[in-house]
Formats: sequence, structure tokens, C-alpha cells
Amino acid sequence: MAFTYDYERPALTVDCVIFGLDLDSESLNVMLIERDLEPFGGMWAIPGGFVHKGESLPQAAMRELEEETGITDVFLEQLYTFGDPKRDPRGWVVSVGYFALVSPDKHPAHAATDAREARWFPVNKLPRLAFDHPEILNVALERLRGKLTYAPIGFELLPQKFTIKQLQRLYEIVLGTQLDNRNFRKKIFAMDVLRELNEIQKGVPHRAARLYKFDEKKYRQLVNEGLNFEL
Amino acid sequence: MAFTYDYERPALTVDCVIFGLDLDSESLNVMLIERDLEPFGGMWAIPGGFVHKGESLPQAAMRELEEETGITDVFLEQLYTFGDPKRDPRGWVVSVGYFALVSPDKHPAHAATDAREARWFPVNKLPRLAFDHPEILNVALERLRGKLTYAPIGFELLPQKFTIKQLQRLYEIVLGTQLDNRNFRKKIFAMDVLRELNEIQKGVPHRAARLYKFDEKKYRQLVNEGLNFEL
DNA sequence: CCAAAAGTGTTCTCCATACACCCATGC
DNA sequence: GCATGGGTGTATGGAGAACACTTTTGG
Repeated sequence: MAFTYDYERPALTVDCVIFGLDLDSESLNVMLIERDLEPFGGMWAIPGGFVHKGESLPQAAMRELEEETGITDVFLEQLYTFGDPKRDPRGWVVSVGYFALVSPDKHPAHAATDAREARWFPVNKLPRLAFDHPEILNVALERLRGKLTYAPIGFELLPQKFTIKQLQRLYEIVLGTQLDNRNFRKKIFAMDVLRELNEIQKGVPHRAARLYKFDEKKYRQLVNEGLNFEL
Repeated sequence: MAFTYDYERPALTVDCVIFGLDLDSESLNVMLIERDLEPFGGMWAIPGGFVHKGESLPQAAMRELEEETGITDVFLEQLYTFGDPKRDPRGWVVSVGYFALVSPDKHPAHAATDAREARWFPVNKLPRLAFDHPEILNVALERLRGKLTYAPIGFELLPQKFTIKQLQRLYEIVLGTQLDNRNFRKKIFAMDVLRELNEIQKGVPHRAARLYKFDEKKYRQLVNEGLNFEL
């Protein structure tokens, strides 16, 4: 029993890279908070904080998310653990990185947050970041881009009801590519994971597009039957 | 400064899932060690141990690997971090999981280890494992299988010089599929990442196959030019 | 010369790509 | 009726699946 205490222990934190999509400005955004304490006072940082005893890691990540940004109920996935002994000037602090995807339904990517000092930044117009947060953010971005093509996580960044074009824009924005309209539609419809709604877009100055929902039940079922999502 | 000490800290460990391939018995193996201490005394476990202060996580993983199994200089990649507060009956122990791939050149997957109590087990004939190690092992296996198809990590499990057939067997063994001989060759040659050697297999009672090496330099170069490895 | 595995040629099908076209709606 | 984006049809090439075939070597 005793030997678990024979070594000095690190402090343990979670940091959450929170992604949001702004379809108006066509940008992928990240939520950052302004640090008031030293070190790195006045700089921007990824939301995060210490893991409490008795908490699981995802619990800690969700708690910090809510405390610092007011965001709840989002897609959350463990990213990577950063443990370089010099990553925090205050001492030995190991951080488990998470990444979160928030839908504009739950939190508009251009609006202010409830929490003071929290703001969205476009991923290509980031301020200088505290600690090793640039690295964490890079890892998160790579993961998001990588995973987008083979897992249905993009829907987490869209409103529940979306048009095919919006879905396509999402892929184009995040991956930085241009996709052929026709072929994108064929591909996504071929997978048969969308439910067509009897509703159309509103407030556009041209033909309104049909709205769709991601059908998660059907998706799971198809996966069991051997489907592998790919876009 | 003081506030980094306001919370109780977890013990931090690394655990390494070590994969090896035995081409004779055609099995994917995992190296396990027999625990002598309680809890879980007498059960088998994934090699691992406490992270020391001043060490980075990969350093700790490599050190534990060498101390417990004698294995050095292998492919090592961070897997996932396991932090359930109940995962260790001794208290709060968070573990960063790693997975390692070892070549038969460096450590034959059927031989005994230098370290006492360390042994290879075929992944489909595992003993009961201590702690949450079954879960860690599953995550590692999924990662290995997933990554094998889109990253050139399979070569880490083969000797430096190998035949195309051996490479194919590797994929068949790990993925549990059967691959068409002709098509496999076409695919791997089409990617142009192997260097043909002026050497052939020895000691086989039939036509000897040509030996190849993975050409890492060429691979990196091709990746820069837009190649994406896939098998 | 024969068994056993190495290594090759070739057809067929399907799907990603490219691009032209028609449709619906607001102004 | 025309501009704007939504939505569809279809020819083409290339890659993967399937499978028959030839070559080389040890005994």
C-alpha cells in the first residue's frame, strides 16, 4: 500500500479545446479565456483547471467547461496528455487535453459567453497563448481534421437541422479544401445516415434548401452492419 | 504560485502495451509481467510504473519498458489516459497508457525475456489481467488495428528485412482478414515505399522470396508530396 | 519431376471525378 | 424575368476485387 506514496506526485489538470463553427463568417473558432493570474497574466489560454479527487477525467473536463464558459452538454473526447516537466513554470503539472465540439444551437460561435473574459477566436487569427497551449491546440486541430473524414463528428458543429450545403461548407472550412457539390451530395446520401425533414431553410434571398438531421440510431445500426463512414 | 498546491494530487503512472509478432506461430503477442505484490498478486499485468519527477511521459514509458522487460529502442506512442478514481484499489492513480511495437530483430516474440516473470501472450489467449488492464489492452488493440491501415507502423513489427508475403501475413494476422495475394502486392508496390534488396529469404524448402526494406526517407518525401499511406 | 510457394496478367465492376445542366425562389 | 444558389444527370478513367496463370527452388 505504502509504495503508491513513495514518489512525488504531479498536479493534474484538464484543458479543453472548444471548437465552434460560425457559418456566417465561415470560420472555425476556438473558445479562449483571458488569464488574470500570473504566470502568463493577460494572455489567452485554453479553458481548464485542476482535477478534483474522486472525479473522473471527463467529469473534470465537463465541470471546467461549464465553470469557465457556461457551456454544457457537448461532444467531448480525450485528446492527448501533456506531461513535459517544464510545461508549467509553477512546477510539475500534467495536463490531460480534451477537445469539445459545440453546436451553434447551444452556443452561437459569434456571441459572447456568460463567463467574463471568454471569447471565440477564429483558428487562423489566434492571439498568443499561455503555457504549451499552442501545441495543445495544434494537436486538437489535427485530430479534428483527421477524424472528420472517418467519423460522423462534424454534425456536432452544426445546428440540429442543417442543409446539405452547410454540411459541405463545414467540411470545406475545417479541412481547407473545396468540394464538388454534386459528388458531396451523392456521397452523403449514399451512406443513408441523414433524415430528410419536411422543413426548409428560412430567410434566404433565393431558393430555400431542404433541412436534414443526422440520424444517429440509423448510423449505429449501419455501423453494426459494416458501414464505415467516410467523406 | 500557491494555488497549484491547493488540490490533492494523484499518483501518476505509465503503462505500456507491448506488441510483438510471431511469424512462426502466426500470432500477435503482448508482453505481460507477473505481479508479485498485492493487490492482484499472482495475476498478470501490463508493464508500467510511476512517473518520476523531472521525467517526461515518453521517458518514463521507455524507462519502465527497459526496467521491466529489457526492451529498448522501440516504436512508442501515447495511447490514452485512464483516470477513473476507482481504477486502482490503493488510491488515486492516474495512468497514461502507451503502446509499443517491437521488431523480432530486437526481441523475438517467442523467446523468454531477460526480466524474470515477463512473458509473451497471444492476444487471443490472454490470462486474467490486473486493474483495468483489460480495458487498456483493448484500447491499444483497437488503436493498432485502426492505425495499421493508414500509417506505416506495421513495419515496426517485422524484421528490418522482410518479404512481401510476411508483410501481408502481418496485416492478415492483426486485422483478422484474408487478403488477395496479387492485389496486396500491387497496392504496396504502387505506393513505392519499399526498397528492394539484392537478397533473398533463406532456409525455406521452396522458392525463396525477395527481401525488402521500408524506405522511411522516401516515405516522408512522398508524404510531403501528398501521398497518404493506405492498405 | 513434383510439391509448394513466389510472383504475374488480365478482366470486370464500381465509384470518385468532372462538368453541364435544370429548378425554385426573392426581388 | 433575372440573379442566385439549390439540386440533378451522366460520361469517363482509374482503382480494387477476383481469379487464372507462370516461375523458381528444394528435395
